[in-house]
Amino acid sequence: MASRANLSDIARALGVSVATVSNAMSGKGRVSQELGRVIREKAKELGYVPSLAGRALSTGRSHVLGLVLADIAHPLFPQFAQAIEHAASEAGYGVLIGDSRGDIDAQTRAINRLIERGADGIIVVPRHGTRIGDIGRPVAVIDSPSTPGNTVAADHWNGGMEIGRHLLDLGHRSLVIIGLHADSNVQNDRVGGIRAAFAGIGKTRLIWISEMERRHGSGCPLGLVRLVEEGVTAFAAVSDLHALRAITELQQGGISIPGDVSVTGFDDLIWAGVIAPSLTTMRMDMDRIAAIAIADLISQIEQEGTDGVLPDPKTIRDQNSIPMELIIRQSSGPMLGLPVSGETPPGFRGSASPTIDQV
Amino acid sequence: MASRANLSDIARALGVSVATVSNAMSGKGRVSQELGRVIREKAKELGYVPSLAGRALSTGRSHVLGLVLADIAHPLFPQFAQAIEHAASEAGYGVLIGDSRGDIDAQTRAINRLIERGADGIIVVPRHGTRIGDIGRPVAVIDSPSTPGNTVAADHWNGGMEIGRHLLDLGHRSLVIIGLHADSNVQNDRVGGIRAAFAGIGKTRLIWISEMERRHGSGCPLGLVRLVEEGVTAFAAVSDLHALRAITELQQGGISIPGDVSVTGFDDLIWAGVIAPSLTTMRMDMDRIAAIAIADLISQIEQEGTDGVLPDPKTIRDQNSIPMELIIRQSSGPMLGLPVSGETPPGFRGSASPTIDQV
DNA sequence: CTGAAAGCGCTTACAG
DNA sequence: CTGAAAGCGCTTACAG
Repeated sequence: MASRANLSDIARALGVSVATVSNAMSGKGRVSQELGRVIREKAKELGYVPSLAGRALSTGRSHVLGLVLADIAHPLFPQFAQAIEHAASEAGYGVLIGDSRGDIDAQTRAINRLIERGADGIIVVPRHGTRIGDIGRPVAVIDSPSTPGNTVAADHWNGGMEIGRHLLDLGHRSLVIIGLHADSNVQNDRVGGIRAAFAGIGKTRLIWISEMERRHGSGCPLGLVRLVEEGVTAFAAVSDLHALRAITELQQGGISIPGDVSVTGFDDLIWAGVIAPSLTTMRMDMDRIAAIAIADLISQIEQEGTDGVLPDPKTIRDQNSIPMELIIRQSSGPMLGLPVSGETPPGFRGSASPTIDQV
Repeated sequence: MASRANLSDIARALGVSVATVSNAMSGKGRVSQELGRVIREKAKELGYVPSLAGRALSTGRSHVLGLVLADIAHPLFPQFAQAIEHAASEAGYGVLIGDSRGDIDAQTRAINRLIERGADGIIVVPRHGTRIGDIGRPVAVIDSPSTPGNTVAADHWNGGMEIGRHLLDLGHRSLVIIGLHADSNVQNDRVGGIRAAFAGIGKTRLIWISEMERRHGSGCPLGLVRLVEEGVTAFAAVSDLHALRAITELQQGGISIPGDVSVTGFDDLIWAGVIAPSLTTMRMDMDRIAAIAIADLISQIEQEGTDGVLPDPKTIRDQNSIPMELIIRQSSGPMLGLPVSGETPPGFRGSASPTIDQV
């Protein structure tokens, strides 16, 4: 087995034609059961691994998909990449990554580079405030159900609704919503859902972090302690990252969570279960989203050049709003007014205190 | 421009041979300056994009590299992926991702899948406690300089040394080091460096989180408040993730940072600059590490099958221990004993308190 | 059911 | 300096 065996090696070893071997391996052309078996056996014996390059050249399909996130450094990227890689791999596709380092028009360049590399289609998680135009190739967009041209996404609006209801159920009536970018579809949907839940029942205020930071510098305090003094009892952030920022700012200000106030996030990022108190959050069903995105993309790829009509986009979209899951952890608890700081409210669902032997 | 132009289209349009066009485009064969110019111009005019599949088939090189992290969900993955993608892309290579969802022997399977997909070489960031055997293809391993077979890595030991010195300079003499896995080369190097700094000057204790969690359940408290009561004034975690866990646990216990104790991390993960207090940490020079890993990999790929001798591995290794950078933020401050909780120590380098108009 | 042949787009010795 | 030809490994009508 000096160098890799190819179809000809198998054909020669068996005295048949490469066409027959090819048919036997692909299961396409009609080959007798018996011969098929013999061929596949020989292939295994020779350690045959098909050459993707050869196949790509003759079929015009690379069986590679491109994954583009405007900013690969986003903390959600690992979840996306893992789910997409898994779904693609199941379908026999590889995943090429593209990055634009957060630069807006580099997003388009990243997509083009992937296409030049031969990607059969592209999965895009677009940067907030951008839209993907026609790129001359199949695309699947994962953004928000409210985004025009969106292929599949979590139902961010209902996710917001659920987290809002959760806080209402705990008795909260004065809420501050924390977002980052006012031009993000995803964030606006989440905010919209939360507000809809509170409508007519409780009061909400909205903070956009990017606007505060534009005025006061990156990493500036959000002034949350002051808000608590004014009567706010809960904070709902549209991302665990901002929830974390809120929690630490409040804790540093001597406010107890969830004793004094509740804090919730979104996305179940890596630290949500690890911090103290652990973070109540909403999780996307990444595997399902990825599976649908990949399936959609592959069906586009396979219908390409065919006169077959694509399924009605609207139909797809309607069934492609994927429910989110509420994960209740310690950071949200029943509203108790403002107990003496440090006191643990009766409803507190924390773990037991550490004992010395744990250290 | 119905379908993409290829070499023959250019050749036909100009009445020359495809061989000449190929040579002109690659700059390899000697083609007259003038003809070269004309050909390249025509190529541009026709919107020629070379077919990677065709090239791959004839050269046997895909110009694609595989990137394997045992667990793609690791919070460092974005940094790695971004740096590797950038360096590879500069060198004309694409990056295919492989994942093993944290499963140990799936790591090998992920590597093999990438190779079957035609990757010319693989970059591996191995799971703690694993080693990469011969995979019959060029590999670059990014782990730790102390790992046998390591290609390039941050100088984790010196990074530990620096963070240790930083804490010593602040006056700390009683330190707890927080690690996750006792079988991780990276973590052991970091721990070793910190201990070396404290040797003969201060006292250190070591906690491995994975062992505590095995006994007390995932997400269990680390008992840090108790340690502070016993006189510990600083905590050095080998990852920002554990530093975050420590900070929130301490804050929840009413301990002020950096008023009462200092906390430091490693890796400058996404939240390090965002939490309150922001986190002092050590950052790897990912771009440099990625550039070296890619360069090493490509030189292996190009020398493959040549009688050319590879550079002495030891030589490579010696120059491939990349310094880390200390990033001092608010979570570490001068040792002041145990001031009244909530009091801000004089040396505190925090931002101003928020004013109401920030909200 | 099986095979001979052409072709996918490129590169690379080898002639001229 | 330029071109004709073979070949990389596969697939796909088309004959037989």
